[in-house]
Amino acid sequence: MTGRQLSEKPSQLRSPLVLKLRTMVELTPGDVAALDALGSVRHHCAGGQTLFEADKRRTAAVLVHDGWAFRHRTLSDGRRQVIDFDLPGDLCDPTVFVTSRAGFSMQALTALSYSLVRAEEVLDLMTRSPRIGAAFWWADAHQEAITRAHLVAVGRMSAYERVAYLLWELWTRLRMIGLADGAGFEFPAGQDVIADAAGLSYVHLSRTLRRLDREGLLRRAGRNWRILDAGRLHDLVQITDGLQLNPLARRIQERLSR
Amino acid sequence: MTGRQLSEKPSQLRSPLVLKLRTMVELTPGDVAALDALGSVRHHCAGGQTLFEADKRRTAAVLVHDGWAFRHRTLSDGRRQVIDFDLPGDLCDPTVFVTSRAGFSMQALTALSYSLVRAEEVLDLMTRSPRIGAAFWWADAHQEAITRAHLVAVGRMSAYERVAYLLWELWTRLRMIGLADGAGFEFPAGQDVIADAAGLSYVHLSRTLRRLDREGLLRRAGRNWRILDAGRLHDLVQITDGLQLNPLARRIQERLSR
DNA sequence: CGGACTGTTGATCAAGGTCAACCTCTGTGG
DNA sequence: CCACAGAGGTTGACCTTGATCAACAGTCCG
Repeated sequence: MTGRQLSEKPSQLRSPLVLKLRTMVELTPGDVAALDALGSVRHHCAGGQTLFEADKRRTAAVLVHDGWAFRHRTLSDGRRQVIDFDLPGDLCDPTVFVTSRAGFSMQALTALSYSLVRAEEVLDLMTRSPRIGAAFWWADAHQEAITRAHLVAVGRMSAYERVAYLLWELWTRLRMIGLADGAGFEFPAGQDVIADAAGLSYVHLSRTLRRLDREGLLRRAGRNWRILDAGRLHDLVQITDGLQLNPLARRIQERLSR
Repeated sequence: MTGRQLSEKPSQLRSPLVLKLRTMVELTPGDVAALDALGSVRHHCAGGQTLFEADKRRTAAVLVHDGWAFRHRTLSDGRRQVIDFDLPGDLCDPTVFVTSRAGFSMQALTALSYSLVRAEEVLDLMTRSPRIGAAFWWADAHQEAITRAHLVAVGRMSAYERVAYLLWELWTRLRMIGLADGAGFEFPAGQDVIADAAGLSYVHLSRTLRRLDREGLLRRAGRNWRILDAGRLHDLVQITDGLQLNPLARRIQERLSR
């Protein structure tokens, strides 16, 4: 599971989007070329930069190539909920193709390399290849599953479980794109951002992290996080299924190829 | 905004799904016929019935024609988070078309009339008409926006604001499908279910509702809820944008019709 | 009239928030 | 090389929100 796709063709540089979509649907060379074209114009920005803001009109989605970003919603009095973190290969947010305004803001966490993808480009692709259409829909569904699990964690789990859940989620997603191994991962967010993702104050987040450390589940050193006891962490987290990538059934793939 | 589509063709019975998708994309008679066919076989079940369970394999989504349902995730010790309520016209959950297991359970709240829609049917439709594909994607995006807003409410709002948000959301959605007017709506859920949606205990939910009543925002009598002060309620809620239906831009619709 | 179900209220308790001090780093300029 | 500043993280003391436990009230049945 860990970075299998990366080692598949080590000599050939593939965009993280292709790597990701390929985990669920067989892509033809033509599909791959079309997807590569989506990311041909690369933009860069510094960490902390805002990529777009909630309620503003938008016509393009952001395709992340390299670096971290996060999406959040901030209330008028400053309370902020981080909706999720965006990793290389994530298309944020595809819903721009079907709605005209963002429901949230997006901000770079680290220096970022990204492309802007216009709605027309993706809808043209969909028209030409329903297989690519399904792949995008699938990516969107995966995103939705993550948000749903996040809602359950924030709504019904204790601070301890919730933080464990959040880190488990990131670890799993990073392993899927080959950016983490079984030992741990790099996570370049400050505790204020993590707290806003968990729906906690940063003070209580700090205490919770110390407790996870004290009890031997995970350890943080700077931006490096290591998983000390994956088994107990998994038990704590409970909902891990929504994070799995399920390839499209062959039956359906064949139908889409006709 | 209130039930405009319903009064448009009062003599002709249209499925709630068609009414809903039509608000965002111009549907041809052929599209409408194809969508009607999706709901041709009707099933019925009693309130309280479980329609499907989390982690179980599924190949069909549930299209609600009449009645209420809700989707939830229950942890091993019984803590339950209601993810959202399903109303007539909702396709729950379309992600079954792209993932093989449900990430949550679905349960009827009232007696329910519904159809089962297999993945193949919708993917065939998508292949034949990218316009219908976009419409489904859009419906999914709308669902996602609701879940995101729910996450913000549960993560960062007080109990008072959160309950106000939840009721505002339902009121808005019901008005969109012509099942509520400016005065209020029918909501057939007990306080235990509402509490699990808000991420509160039912005791605290009861207190919160009494306070909303005492302060003149809304009043409940049995299953009938009336909005007493929509303005103040709206101020309290803050995030209302994610709930709006944005029709697909004409530009994009034209491209999809070719 | 009794029982089940749903909602309300009061009393008490715990999880987590808030405020404030302090502690490391790390980078910077004298 | 040291002094200092600033950012990010940690800890303690105290307070608030909402959970828990328990009793009771209304309603809808039989």
